[in-house]
Amino acid sequence: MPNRTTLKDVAREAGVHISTASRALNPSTAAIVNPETVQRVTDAAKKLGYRPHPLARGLRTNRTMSVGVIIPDVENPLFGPIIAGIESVLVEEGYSVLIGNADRGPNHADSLLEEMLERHVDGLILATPSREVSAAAKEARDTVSIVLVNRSVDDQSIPAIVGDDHAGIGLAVRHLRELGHTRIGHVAGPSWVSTGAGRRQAFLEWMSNVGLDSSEDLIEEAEWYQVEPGNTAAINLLSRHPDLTAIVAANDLLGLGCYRAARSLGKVIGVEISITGYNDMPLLDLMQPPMTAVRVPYRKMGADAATTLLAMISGEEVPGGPVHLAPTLAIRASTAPPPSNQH
Amino acid sequence: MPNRTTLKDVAREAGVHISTASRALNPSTAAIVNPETVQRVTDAAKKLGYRPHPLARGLRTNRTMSVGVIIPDVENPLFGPIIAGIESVLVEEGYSVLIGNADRGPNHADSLLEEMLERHVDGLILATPSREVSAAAKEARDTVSIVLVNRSVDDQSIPAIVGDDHAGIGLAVRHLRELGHTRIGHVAGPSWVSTGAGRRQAFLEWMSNVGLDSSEDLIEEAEWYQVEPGNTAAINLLSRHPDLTAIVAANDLLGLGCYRAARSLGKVIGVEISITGYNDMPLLDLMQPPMTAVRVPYRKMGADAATTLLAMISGEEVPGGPVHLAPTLAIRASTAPPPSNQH
DNA sequence: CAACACCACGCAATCGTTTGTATTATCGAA
DNA sequence: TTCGATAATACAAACGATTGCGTGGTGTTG
Repeated sequence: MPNRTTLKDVAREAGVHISTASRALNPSTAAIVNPETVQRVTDAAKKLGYRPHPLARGLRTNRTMSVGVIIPDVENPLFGPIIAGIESVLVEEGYSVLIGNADRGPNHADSLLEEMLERHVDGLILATPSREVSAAAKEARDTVSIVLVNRSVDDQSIPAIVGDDHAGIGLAVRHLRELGHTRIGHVAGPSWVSTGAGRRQAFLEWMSNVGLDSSEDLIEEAEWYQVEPGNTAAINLLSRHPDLTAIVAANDLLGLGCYRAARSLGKVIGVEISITGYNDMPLLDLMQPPMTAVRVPYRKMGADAATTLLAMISGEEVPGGPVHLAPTLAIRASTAPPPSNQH
Repeated sequence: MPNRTTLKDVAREAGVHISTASRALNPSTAAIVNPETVQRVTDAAKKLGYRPHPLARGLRTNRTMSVGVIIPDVENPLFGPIIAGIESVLVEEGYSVLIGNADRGPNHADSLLEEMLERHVDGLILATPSREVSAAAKEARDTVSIVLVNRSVDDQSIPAIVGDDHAGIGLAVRHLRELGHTRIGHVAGPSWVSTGAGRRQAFLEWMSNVGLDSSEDLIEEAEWYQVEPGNTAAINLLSRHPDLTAIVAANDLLGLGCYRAARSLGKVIGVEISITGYNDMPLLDLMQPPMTAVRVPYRKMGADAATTLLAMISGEEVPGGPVHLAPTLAIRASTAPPPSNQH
């Protein structure tokens, strides 16, 4: 079994007191003790296969070397890369990742947060979607470091790592504009979700930026980020504006809903109508036709959140508010120049 | 900040010694102490908002109320439901879930395992793919309880929760047989992965079960569970047997590879050739055509793994070896009766 | 040669629990 | 009344590490 050898054993083996052994093994205090003894202790530790007991250490130092990560829905493939990014940097620094899946209602996230605080995590990374920070999180903030990922919060005091939705929508709109589209619509996400509201706003701004008509009328809001709501929203939009040659969807699934709507209206995607997605989730390149989509660097997003969290934990002053990560555009077959002959 | 009130505070508030407070709060020892004092202590604890310090408790009891979960690739959407299932039952019992992502080579899983052992997790759930149990895991086995999920191991001594691949392949083969197919091929996964070998074997058995030619020649092994290897394997298979009317893929991604191969050969999927996937990953129903696939109950798989792990932790005798979960078949448009006119 | 600085190390308290054992009080029975 | 049993609680030692402080020894300096 592991970890049966304690610091006391190492001390005995090296012929020193347990406290000297502790200091010798701890890099920050090793300078106090004679280099020769440090060597002896280190050798003894290696020989006995000593590993410090994290609980005992944590009890004394009030640090558990663990951080909690709360995800709104682990089954959503979007969060895989985020988790991977977080995990990769934290494990490297010796931290463990506690995961919480807040898929049982809005207050579930708070109870998970409470439990993680009880466990004395050294930090928290929250990916829960709501735009306002909960009371529990507020209370937690003066206890542990908190970083948000993939969502910002109206209260700009908490550091957040988010995708740059404004730039992302810009990539899509400019791409379509450069292809020659002039009549572009937007299927928006629900406006109570931060991404829904933000991308909608960005769409309007970019439309006028590229010199096109920027009207609320070109936007139809889907009830939820799913295929079917996207479908109905797109049908509404296209019945209002049958002359649209392109749709910017606020989300990949909404984009797939647009696919369905276009098909049901007899339009050939990537020829008669262009559609862009957002997020570039896995398998999107395997759709028919493969979907052009704004790609958000989710893995990097997780990794950056973890590194800023580590900075906060080690006492550095970290500016609050969102940090925007630049998206890219994965251009595929769902976008093409508009039909040349306009009737 | 939370948890600032310690047991000592509660004891003082209730006017008893700290040890009596401890016993009063602990259900298994509460019988020893006067019911009236139990009440007093409980009230005091509630009033002060007392929460036991998990580290101190764990240090004394050698239980951390945490379990480690090692996943081969968190970014694979397959593992989302498994994690969700695990988390849902463990959190309910007061356990925390430590997640490890073993995406940096084969020995990475072992180092994660080591670290989790150092953290004194009470149990481990492993989803790493290899068919043999590593030395590290073997050594770990007499320290903590271990359950495997989504993979079995040649050494049948460790409990494992897996999908019933034999039944699943049976669903696919019988479905195709009932549609009228007689010339069915198999694109297999790598044989060093347990699922690859198992599904391949199951395919052969079911082929003869339904009275069809069961030959190794009808199988082509893909190098890895990805689209492109599936594509090349399918091309090889179809060039060897141009008369095949159906392919059973060992995996959804391999199935999508078959899609690609069929298209490049000019065959219409769901008409001239039928293709089945395996796993039924998200978005598979949105492919063109939507793919018929064997659906594995991954969330239940995770939940069952967690419950058997809890049983082992609480000292129950759990039989080793795999427990098979029954799959279902999601029938979609990629399968249809074979072309009636055979030339 | 004395005084002092300082380096290396040991001592012991501490983190917050749990738990074996000792102590006190209470009661019934002889 | 006295003794033993029993119940209820207090005492104290762990669990394994960290860390302020005290102390012995060595070297330097006036």
